[in-house]
Amino acid sequence: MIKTVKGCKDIYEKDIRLFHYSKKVLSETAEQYGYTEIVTPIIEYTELFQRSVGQDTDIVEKEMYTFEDKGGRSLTLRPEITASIARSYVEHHFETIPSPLRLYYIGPCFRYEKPQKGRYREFYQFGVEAIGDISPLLDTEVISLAFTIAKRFSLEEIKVKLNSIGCKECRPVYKDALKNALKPHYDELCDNCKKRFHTNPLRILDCKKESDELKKSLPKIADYLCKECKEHFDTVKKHLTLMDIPFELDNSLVRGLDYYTKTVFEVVSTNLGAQNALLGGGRYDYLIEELGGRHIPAVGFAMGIERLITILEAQEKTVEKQPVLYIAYQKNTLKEAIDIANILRDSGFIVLMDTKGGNFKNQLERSAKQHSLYTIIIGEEEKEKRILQIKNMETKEQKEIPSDQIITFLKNHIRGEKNA
RNA sequence: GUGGGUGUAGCUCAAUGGUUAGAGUACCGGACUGUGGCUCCGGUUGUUGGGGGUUCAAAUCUCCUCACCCACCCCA
Repeated sequence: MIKTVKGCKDIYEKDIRLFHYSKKVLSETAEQYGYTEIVTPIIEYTELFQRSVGQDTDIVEKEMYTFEDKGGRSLTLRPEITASIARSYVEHHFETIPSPLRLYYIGPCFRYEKPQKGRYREFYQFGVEAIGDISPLLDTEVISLAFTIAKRFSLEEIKVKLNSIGCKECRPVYKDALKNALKPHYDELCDNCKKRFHTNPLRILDCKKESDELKKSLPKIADYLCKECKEHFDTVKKHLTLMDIPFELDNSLVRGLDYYTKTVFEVVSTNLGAQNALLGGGRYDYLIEELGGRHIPAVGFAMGIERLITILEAQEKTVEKQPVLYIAYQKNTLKEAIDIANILRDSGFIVLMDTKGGNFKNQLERSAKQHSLYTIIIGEEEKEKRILQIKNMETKEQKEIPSDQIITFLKNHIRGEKNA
């Protein structure tokens, strides 16, 4: 038997209803904040991710689906989408559009990792990017958008974690201070962190293997932020408080992608197991420049749809099926039944035609198994009298309705429309 | 890449090393040619994940392998 590729899954039934519902809430919320959708290709030149996400990151080093096409180009299935947005911004000269440019996206991403709870090889990301403005108000707008989303899904047991990791001016100073503090303890570090010591010492801060004691003794980035970064961060915190958005400072929050600067944040949930980050993001003021554009600051976040759905399921959220009408008929009334079905479909109803025939008992039974709201019965008697039997499957009440009043009746009873 | 757990019918699960691997459920048909999820009767479904080994005999013991789940790592 041919199965789904490892780490990939089919989405159907309950899951696809939650998936559609999630997409709807996400895109509506983003649009209410003035963000418009952008769709970019799933495949990009490998170089894009090497230069944006960073050559030394785990994502680029070992998690990308990279292949050569028939023309010899090195292509990669996107492991995230921010890089594509930045590429698109530079390519189409979006700097000529009034700033900030507010965009949102939703689509599949791919990472070659060992699957586990909340972690798939193909997964959907929703995200927003606000580009072209250094104001801390844009940071808080993006965080507020994330927070609003969490509220609209009634997410419980979540919290916002916040930190600032400085800029090109102050981060190198902090890095040196960190390295100096770590040097005497180099031999105690785990193998991974020994490597990080040279490539990206900040990541040692969120390594779970190192002792809390050691971590506590290390210098804190907050004490090394330059004047600009410190003011920026203070304003972000002040505005979050004004906006009644609860947050928790976490000076070990450093993120795994190289392009982040200043503000970084995560929303985490206890329902997600070890993969507890529902969404993560931050400011990336040099990414556009790195990809050949002007110096354009930006901020955004990305969210895992499957993780969102995992939380919704843990909270026993379900999305009801749309009401279904079922049509039962007899041999001689097939044409009338098909006509009625099509008329109802043109009015926007979901209509199932019985396909197996037989007596009404069998057809009613099948109708019930489809969880239909009404069964519409058209037999020879009804055909002659130009009426339809409409049976409410919950109350078992049955009514005779003149054929030409069926739409009015259903609109009243299903959609609650008056005088329709 | 490193650990741990689990693999028996579409699904949920039984079966002391010993007949032809069962049950519930689902599905199909009938009782039942104008009124539903009930009931009754009947029926279909298995390389016991795969391969080797031990044994008179393996779903059961053993080894290898694969898949899934969980964790490390990383991240959404």
